[in-house]
Amino acid sequence: MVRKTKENAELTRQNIIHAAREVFLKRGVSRSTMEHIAAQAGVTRGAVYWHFKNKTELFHAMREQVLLPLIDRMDGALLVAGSEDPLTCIENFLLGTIQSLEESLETRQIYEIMMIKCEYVEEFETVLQQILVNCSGILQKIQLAYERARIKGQLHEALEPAQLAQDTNLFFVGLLHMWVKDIQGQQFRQQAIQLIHFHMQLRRTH
Amino acid sequence: MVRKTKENAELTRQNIIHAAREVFLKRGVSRSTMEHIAAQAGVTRGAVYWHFKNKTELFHAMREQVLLPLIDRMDGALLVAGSEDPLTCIENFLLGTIQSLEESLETRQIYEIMMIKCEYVEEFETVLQQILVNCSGILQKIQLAYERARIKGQLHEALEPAQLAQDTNLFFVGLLHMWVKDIQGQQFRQQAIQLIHFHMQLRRTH
DNA sequence: GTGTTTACATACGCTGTTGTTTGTATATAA
DNA sequence: TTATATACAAACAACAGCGTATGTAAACAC
Repeated sequence: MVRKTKENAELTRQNIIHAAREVFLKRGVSRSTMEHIAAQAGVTRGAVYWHFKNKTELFHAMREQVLLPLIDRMDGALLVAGSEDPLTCIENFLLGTIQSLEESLETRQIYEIMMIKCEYVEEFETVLQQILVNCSGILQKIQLAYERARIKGQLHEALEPAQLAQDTNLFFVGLLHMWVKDIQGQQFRQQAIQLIHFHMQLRRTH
Repeated sequence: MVRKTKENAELTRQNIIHAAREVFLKRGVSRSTMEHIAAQAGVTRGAVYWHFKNKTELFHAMREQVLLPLIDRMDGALLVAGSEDPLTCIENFLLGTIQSLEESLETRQIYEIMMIKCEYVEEFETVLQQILVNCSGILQKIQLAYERARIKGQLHEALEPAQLAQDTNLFFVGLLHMWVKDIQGQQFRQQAIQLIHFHMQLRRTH
């Protein structure tokens, strides 16, 4: 069984990406070898090198497959569109991110790999830059939402949208990190939704 | 020049630890070889293997040297002792951590290594556990401070100390991560103090 | 149906890295 | 003063992992 049809080839390509995710998660990115990944995918290194130039390219393929759609989701519906209640908009955005982590094993694994199973040096420094850019994009959109909220009088009087956005952004970064790192204990994972609600409630006029 | 006196030996031991920090920072932990570290320290691998069993042990030595004193500082003065204003106590604790990052190159470098230049797999998973334990210790102390603040009437009425502490803790985690990751831009680093003040101001009765 | 390309498996050579072993000059203890 | 332990340097053996080259059978184009 050697030459496969195009669809079959695409299937093994996907298998290799999935295998890479599993292996990266288990052994960390730099300790994962092409042999490990190939074995996990049930192929030989030949197949892996046919589809991907090297481990770095495979890493990027893995990352983009799940993360790019996720970023689109962030940018789209929840923040920009909301003509309704802007604060609820932000809250839904935060909840939605947690929800997508809870729903999708793949997303969870990739977040874990990106956060605690990857060293951001040399070729991977660009990835870190991308993360930062994405992060400041989120920050700006949160700020816009807070500005709309202020106009609508939903905020405590003298609170600056810029500062609020920064505070929420840091809360968000911290939440994601703790959520991912809290693997066995699962204390944070259960509380996450509560914490988001409390964080937003701090900002609301009552 | 072979056999050194005891003091000289201790000196080369320290040199090796410092060298390891530099190399870890530049190449990431797993891509750093004993040869790299030895060269950076101006010795041969023989010396490194004399002082440390392997790279893992060297990593722990590096980490403990700067981080353990820092943890002591956290646990001590700022949170427990404060019989004065508990909220200012928390604020000072947050400010103090940022300050120790700004003051000490070594601390900065180790934080960067721990956050984005290290893969927490196999032998290193225990390190992650330690970080989490330390983190929940901080959380508890923040909560105690908030409880004291509530008794003194410093807080907005119905705010639960437990929730406030979680929110501040996540803010803190996020702040540290962004501070460390924001290497060139330095947007966050300049704002950090402001952001801490704003975060605490959100909680204060006015 | 034949030629060419595809999608891999297999085999090879090379380099990098590790842990250990051996050598050695000197500090230190007796 | 001599013996021994120390603090390394230098050499060695072994393997792991990478990239590439080669083989090959089946898919696809014509």
